[in-house]
Amino acid sequence: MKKPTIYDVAKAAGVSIATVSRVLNDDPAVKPQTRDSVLATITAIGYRPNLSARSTGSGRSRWVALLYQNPVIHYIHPIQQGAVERCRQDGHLLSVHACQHTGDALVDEVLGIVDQLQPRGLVLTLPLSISPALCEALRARDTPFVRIAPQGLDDPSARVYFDENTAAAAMTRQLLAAGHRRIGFLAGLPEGHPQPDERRAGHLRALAEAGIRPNAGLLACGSFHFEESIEPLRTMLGRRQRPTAVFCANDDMAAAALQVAAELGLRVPQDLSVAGFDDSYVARIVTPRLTTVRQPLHEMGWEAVDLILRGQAQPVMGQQRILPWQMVAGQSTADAPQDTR
Amino acid sequence: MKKPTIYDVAKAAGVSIATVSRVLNDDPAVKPQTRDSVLATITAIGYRPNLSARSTGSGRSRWVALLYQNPVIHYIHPIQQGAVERCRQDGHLLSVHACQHTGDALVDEVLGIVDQLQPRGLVLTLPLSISPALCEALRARDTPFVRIAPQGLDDPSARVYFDENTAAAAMTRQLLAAGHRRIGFLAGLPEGHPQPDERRAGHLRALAEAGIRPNAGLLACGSFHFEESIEPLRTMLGRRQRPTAVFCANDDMAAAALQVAAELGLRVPQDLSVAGFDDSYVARIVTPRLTTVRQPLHEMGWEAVDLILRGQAQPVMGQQRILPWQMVAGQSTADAPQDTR
DNA sequence: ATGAAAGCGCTAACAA
DNA sequence: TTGTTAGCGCTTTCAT
Repeated sequence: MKKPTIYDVAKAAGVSIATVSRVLNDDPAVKPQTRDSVLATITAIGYRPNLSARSTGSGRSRWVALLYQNPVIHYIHPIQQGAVERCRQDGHLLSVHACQHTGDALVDEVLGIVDQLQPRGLVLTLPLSISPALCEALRARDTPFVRIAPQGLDDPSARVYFDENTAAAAMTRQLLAAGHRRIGFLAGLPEGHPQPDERRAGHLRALAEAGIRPNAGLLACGSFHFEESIEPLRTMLGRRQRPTAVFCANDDMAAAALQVAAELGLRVPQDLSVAGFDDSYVARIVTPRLTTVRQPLHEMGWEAVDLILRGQAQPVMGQQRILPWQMVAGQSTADAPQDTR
Repeated sequence: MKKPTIYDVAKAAGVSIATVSRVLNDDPAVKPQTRDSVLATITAIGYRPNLSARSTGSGRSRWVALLYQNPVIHYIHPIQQGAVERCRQDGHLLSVHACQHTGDALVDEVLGIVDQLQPRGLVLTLPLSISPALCEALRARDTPFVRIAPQGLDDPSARVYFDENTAAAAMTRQLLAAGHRRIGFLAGLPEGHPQPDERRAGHLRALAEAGIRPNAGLLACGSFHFEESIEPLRTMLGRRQRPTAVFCANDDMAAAALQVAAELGLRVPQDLSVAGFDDSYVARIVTPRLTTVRQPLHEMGWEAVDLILRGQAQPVMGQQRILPWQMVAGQSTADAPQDTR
């Protein structure tokens, strides 16, 4: 038998298709009795409205698009999970897009998604979320979007983030309190990146508070990726005056630090403390478990979609939501070795 | 200005909307000149066809749905990535669904997705892909689907998989060749699970070939999850006659073995060899890197969508694709300690 | 509170 | 090779 349509429901319930449509859309104007009767026949004949038809008919879709690029899997997946869950609450669906291009081609790619899909809104994850050109283009199209991003771009678009600067400073202060004085920092963004690096800034701020001048040999960049962090860490940890602690701007890079430490015969945390950032899955499965900062990724995905579905992600007047972070104690950090104090 | 429609293109190009539609759908019946002219005006006015309208108009959508449940992130993400990429090649979009229910409710949930979205096909990942009830229901609906699953279910639906049994046997043989005789095995599926556990079967087969009887104390289950593996591993590795090697049915559980080994003061691989399975991201970022078996997850996602888009995923006559696997050498395995041989 | 009917943007016979 | 026109399944005025 064919899939039932709204006509089948109407006929079976003895009402017009308009009434069925009203029930489907929770129109308060329908009499409770009618509603119940329609609802009953809907389940009875197993009717389920066709999404595409609803979209074309109403001019607005029930899609939310999640965009990412070159993803660090532990970053993107929890966000996606939170987004899917929030979508479901409102009967929306999530469409995921792995963007490939950069620059103008990226803008074009994203606008293509917008025009074809006509989603209720877009969730932009890093690094897409800090692209001024992209945000500009979406604003010009008047498309709702939420940026999951720490930096401001000083614009009125909706944003979900947490205070990375303060969180990073807290971690560095904790290492300082444990007696560490030579603390290496492995940044995610390369120095001179157009966007400010809040994690790095927080770290440096805490150092400055303690009266410690940054040492160029103790700063490196791993681009947030495990593999790319190996070499910079070999260099940093191989120095004669090596740091007694390394603070990595995400957990994947901290995992790399554990590997390099083992390679160099350094025990963690006795000889070297390693701190991560994000409290991703990685932090829990490496040995020793990482001391890190919990970034609420799942909630961020949830909140981002929430903003969209509540209509609070208008590009010219977007709301901002700031979420809490939290220190997570692992076994990868300890007091600095006595002789280095 | 409003988003241009097919009418705007037709008017600007001086043709009918039917012709524009034909160009959009690569109808070979259009004269090359006309096609070019239409294409030119399409880019000129920045027209992009509305997906929903195309779906309602044609009765078939341009969606592929990826279903998962309680996902092991490193398993699901590469599959999703491969699926997204294959979708894009044919102008399709991927919709992801985190299923929540089980039993009848699950079937209902999935049929809801099918009816609403009307996707070209579904990609079912583990553990959904081994649910007879679900496959049965989809077959009844005549919905194309591809199962990413090792087991046969002895049915005619499309499937993408690799030979887990042989791969697992190869890993065990390799451990045997290194002199190990007491080899622990941490299974993903609990004993007595309705579906056959190919990895476990392969391991036992290799043991039998070597004339070794399975030892109940050396078999445990971690349900493919890191956390759930900790306790069973503590028990297994804490025995007086502990194994000299553990083979875990996925990398996440092998990471747990590394943690438990450290906890018990066992050096890996000197005191204990640890082998994983999947060659997921986890295998590369733990210390030491895992010896494991490469499961081509990305390709599996790609192939699954390929089957759908080529129309080779009909539930009553689905094609099967078997992909190659490969041993991956890490630093987590070594020869058995001399005194145990 | 409900129904009739005109869209929504596109596809697909059927003609020409 | 192209245009005309009737759908697709739903939403949404506008009446009643």
